[in-house]
This record gives sequence, C-alpha cells and structure tokens, in this order.
Amino acid sequence: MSTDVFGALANPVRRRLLEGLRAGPRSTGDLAGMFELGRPAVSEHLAVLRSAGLVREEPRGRHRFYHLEAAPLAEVDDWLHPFERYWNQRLRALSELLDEETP
Amino acid sequence: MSTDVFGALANPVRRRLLEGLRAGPRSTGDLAGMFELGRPAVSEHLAVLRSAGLVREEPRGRHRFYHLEAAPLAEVDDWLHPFERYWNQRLRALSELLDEETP
DNA sequence: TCGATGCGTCGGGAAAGATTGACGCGTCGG
DNA sequence: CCGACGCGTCAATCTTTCCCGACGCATCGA
Repeated sequence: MSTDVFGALANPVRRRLLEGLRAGPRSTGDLAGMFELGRPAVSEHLAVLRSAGLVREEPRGRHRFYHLEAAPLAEVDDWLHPFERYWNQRLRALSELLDEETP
Repeated sequence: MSTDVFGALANPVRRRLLEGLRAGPRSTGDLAGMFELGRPAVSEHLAVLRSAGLVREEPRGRHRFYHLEAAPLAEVDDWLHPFERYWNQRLRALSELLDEETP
C-alpha cells in the first residue's frame, strides 16, 4: 500500500524527480528527459513515489501529469527534528549546558 | 567511503539505532537488545551508519561504544527545506504571498 | 479510420541489501 | 594463565531493488 517515505527518498533519481516537480506539474516524458534512463525506469520510480503518497497523477489527454504531494515529507521532518540540536553548534552548546544543569 | 545518508536512513533498524543513541553512547550488545535481530546483523547496520558518518565508535575495554554523529543529517534537512512550504499550510500561504511581492 | 505518440505494466536479469552461523581477535575476571 | 565475554568480519543465502526491451491500451492529428 503506502510504501515507506524514507525508502522512497533513498534513491537519487526519485529525489531529483521531486525537485523537478517543485516548479509545477510535469508529464512523464518531460521528467524522463532529466535523466539518461529509459522511460520505463522513470515510470517505475514515479510509481514508487505515488505509492508513498509523494506524487499525484492527473491524466490529461494522452499525457499524464504528476503533481508534487509533499505532505508525507512531514514525517521525515518530524523524525529529523529531535536530532537538530546535535548538529547545530549553538543549540548543541545550549543543550550541553542544560545537560550539566540537570543531572 | 561515505555512503549515502538517505540510503542509511532507508532502513527502520538503522533509524531506531540513531534514536537509541540520542540519549548517549551505548554498546553494541546494548543496542542489539533493542531488536529481535542477531548481533551480526546489528553490527553490520552500525557499520553502514559509520560509513555514512552518522556514528563514531569508541573502543572501551572489550566493549565498543557508539556515539551519535548527527552532522550528516544536516544534508537531509537542507534537502527537505525547499519542500517545507508545500506541506505547511501557513508557510505556503506566506511564501505564495512573498512570491507575489518579489517578481 | 489509421498511424503515431505517450504511458503503464510485465518478464527477466543484474546488482545491491539483509540476515544468519561460524570463526578469530582482543579483553576481562579468577 | 585460561576460560568466558563482547565484537567485528567472512561466506552463503535469500530477498529487494533497479533497469531494460517488449507489449498493449488509450489518445490525438490527419
């Protein structure tokens, strides 16, 4: 059903597809032009993104336009947030200070 | 050398390992206790995290303690940021307003 | 109506990932 | 000094992912 969002983002092709969709909906062939891949491969990647809820397809004529559906990315953001203080220097200093205060 | 960070996060076991390391450094056996997996499997997952720079190992006696090294997660955060306005309603409205203001 | 176009899907093969049992190495306690 | 402990690594196996060529379906232009 809805595949793992993290798994969907694991592939660089799929990440670039999402980046390409930020500017607006695009057709499959248009998206496939971004890569040196065969069209079936891109189509499969789009299917993975779709099963992760990251993309919505709108058939228009004989083209099929894909729309960015960024809502599931919030899950990644939520997972990432608790780690933020560990890579941000200033917040890290603050948190270490707090760790000293509360033993 | 440094494996893809997104690829490292694709596996739920590895994500839970990083979560478990937020509280502080832990030994391999301790971490393996979090799962119903064999110790070698967990050890390999830790190797993947290490090759992604997400973890640092500190040999202490016959134990080996793993420390969280969250810096590479900033790459994920950076990638995620341009999408934020697409899933956050309020920020989306704001950014669309800004887009109108600055042509 | 007919040929061309744009797509998704299926089958197969190659590559990568995940898990296990067995083994070897260094470390600690007695 | 020795047996037990905690680990990492290796070979082998199984699953998943990735990619392609071929095919079929629907749509558009003439």
